[in-house]
This record gives sequence, C-alpha cells and structure tokens, in this order.
Amino acid sequence: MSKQHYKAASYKSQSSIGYLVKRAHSLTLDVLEPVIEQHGFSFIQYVILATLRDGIAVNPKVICSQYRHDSGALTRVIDQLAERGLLERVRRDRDRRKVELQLTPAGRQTIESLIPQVVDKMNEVLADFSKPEFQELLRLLIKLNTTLQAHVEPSVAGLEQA
Amino acid sequence: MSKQHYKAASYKSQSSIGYLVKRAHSLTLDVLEPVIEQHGFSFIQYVILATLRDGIAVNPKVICSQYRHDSGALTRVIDQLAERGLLERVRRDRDRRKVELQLTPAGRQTIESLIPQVVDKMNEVLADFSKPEFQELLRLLIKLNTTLQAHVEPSVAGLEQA
DNA sequence: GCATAATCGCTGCCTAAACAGTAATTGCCG
DNA sequence: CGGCAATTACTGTTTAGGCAGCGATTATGC
Repeated sequence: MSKQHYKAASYKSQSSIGYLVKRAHSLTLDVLEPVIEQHGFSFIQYVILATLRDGIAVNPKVICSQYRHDSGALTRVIDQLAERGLLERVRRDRDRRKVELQLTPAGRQTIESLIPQVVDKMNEVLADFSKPEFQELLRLLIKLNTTLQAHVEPSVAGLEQA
Repeated sequence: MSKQHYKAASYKSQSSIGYLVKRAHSLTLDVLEPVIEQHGFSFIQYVILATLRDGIAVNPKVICSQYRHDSGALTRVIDQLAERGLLERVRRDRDRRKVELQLTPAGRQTIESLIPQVVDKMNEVLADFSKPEFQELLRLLIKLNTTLQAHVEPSVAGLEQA
C-alpha cells in the first residue's frame, strides 16, 4: 500500500504537488520570458537552443520526450530556428529516418549570449535559497520527475538516446 | 549581489529549475489527467471545482491570479461547469462587478468523489518519498513560488482576496 | 528475402489558451 | 455631486500546442 502523504478528508489543493508545480512553472515563465523575448526569441526557441548547446539531445524525437513537447509543434519551432540560420538539419546515413540538429556558429553565439542573462535572473530569484536548500530542491525535483515518469503509461515512458 | 547557484560557464539545462519544473508539470498532467477524464472532466475543470471546495477563491479574478489562468479562458470553463449544474454565478450587491462562484450540491458531490481518486494516485506516485522528503519538497516549492512571485512584474503580482 | 510492423519527422486540422478590446460598475479627487 | 480612472467579467480574434494521419525508412518475424 502507498504511503498516505495525502488524505482525502484533509486534502487541500494549496498543498498539492500538482498545484505548486503548475504555479511554479507559470511563474518561472513570467520571470524568464521577458528576459528572452527582449532578444527576439520565444522561450521555447531558447529551450531548443539550450538543449542543443548542452548536448541533452540532437534528435527532435528525443527533445520531444525530454522536454515533453509535441512533435508537430517542435517541427515548426525548428523551422523557425533553421530559417534564422541558427541550426541545421542533418540526415545521417546510419538511420535516414532520424534528423540530427546542429547549432550553426551563429546559433552557438546566440545561445551563449542568452545563457548568462537567464543565469543571472535565476540567481537573483533564488537569492533567498541557501546552498543546501537549492541543492535539495534540485534533488527532490529530479526524484519527483523520475517517479512521475515511472507512473506514466509505459508507451510514453520508454526512450533512449539515439 | 545574488548567490551564484548557477554559473554561466558551467550551466546545464538538465539542472535548471525551469526545466525540472516544466517537466514535472507535464508529467503530473500525464498522470492525473487520465484519472479525471475517466469521469468526464478536463483537468482545468477539476481544478476549478477543487479551488472552490477548498475555499482558495470564489472570484474568477482571484482564481486567475492564484492559478495563473487566463481570464477569458476561465470564463468559458465556468460556463461549462455552470451548464452542467455544478456551480452558480452569484452577484453580490456589495460590488456588482464581482462574481461569486458557489458549488451546487451536485458540484460538491462531484468534487468530493474526484478528490479521493486524485489523492490515491498522488500517494501512489509519491510512495518512494519519505515523510520528511515530502514535507521538504512542499516547503521548498512553496518557498520557490513565493520568491518567484516577488520577482514578477508588480502589476501582475498584486492581489488580495476579495 | 519478403511481408508486415514499428519508427521518425512532417503536415493539416482542431481545440484551448493568450491577447486585446468592451460594457458595467466602482473608486477617486476635485 | 460629477467626471475620469480603475476594476471585473466577458467577447472576439489570434496563436500555439494537441492530435490524427502520411510518406519514408528501418526493424522484425517467418
């Protein structure tokens, strides 16, 4: 039987993980979007560039899974970034169904100039957090993601780097 | 000067609060939506009903701020719930611009039957968390929301229960 | 080796949220 | 009071993500 973190009788939405996470997500966007849009990019565009920079993924499919973004929607974001000359689609002979995304020099320059601004903003926001608090928040969020992932339909869950 | 939780040189999106929170949000929806849609409700409809049940807010305006939902979109969700006889709009003479939302008996019965299912699911998902871990996650998420809120444009931030 | 299934990225369509503007009511300040 | 600004909920429009289906390619099973 599962632990009873919540009880139906005493449950209040205010202390719901779902509520808190949804709100934190929206607020984070509110804080970061102005920083990024100031430079002519949408948040999702920034995310794709950052994902490529950090080597999290190079395939649209993997990006979709990692970031939980719709495949069709992602295609259009990639189109936008490709049109602006920030990345390129490369077909590898190894598996011609897959596309490998590569930052162009311009794209790398762009994301490298954006990162410090986002970092500064996040440090500013997190100034009230002690080092241990911050580390523990990261650890618990990662653990939360892992456990959530395990409870999603296996069809959606499975995925490995290509 | 702000604490340097992140440094631009070593920053990786994988350990970004924004990334982790966005992902946790999506995964939470993936886990909870099936539970709720099984009973013929969308997640946002459930959220509104739960908000009313818990007395978080009774005005659309306050709900929008608390849950960071668009005002126009909320009007339509309320329409849906009102048409199904789950809540009613009441105009108080005190301030006739404001609408007070009230659960009908049917609405209360509906949300009371949904809550246990959501609670069970969340307990199942959070089974790997110890009590202290869970409590600490809640505390840190609340703190995160508070600090984020303080860094959002004041125009969006200000708000008090009516 | 061949037929079938599965995978990957893409396209068209649809819904719902974001955005902007409106009418009604109230607050404010002279 | 009276006129203007602010607030609240709502409506019309735009946009972007969700969803289903398609063509190309690869994996699988016999």
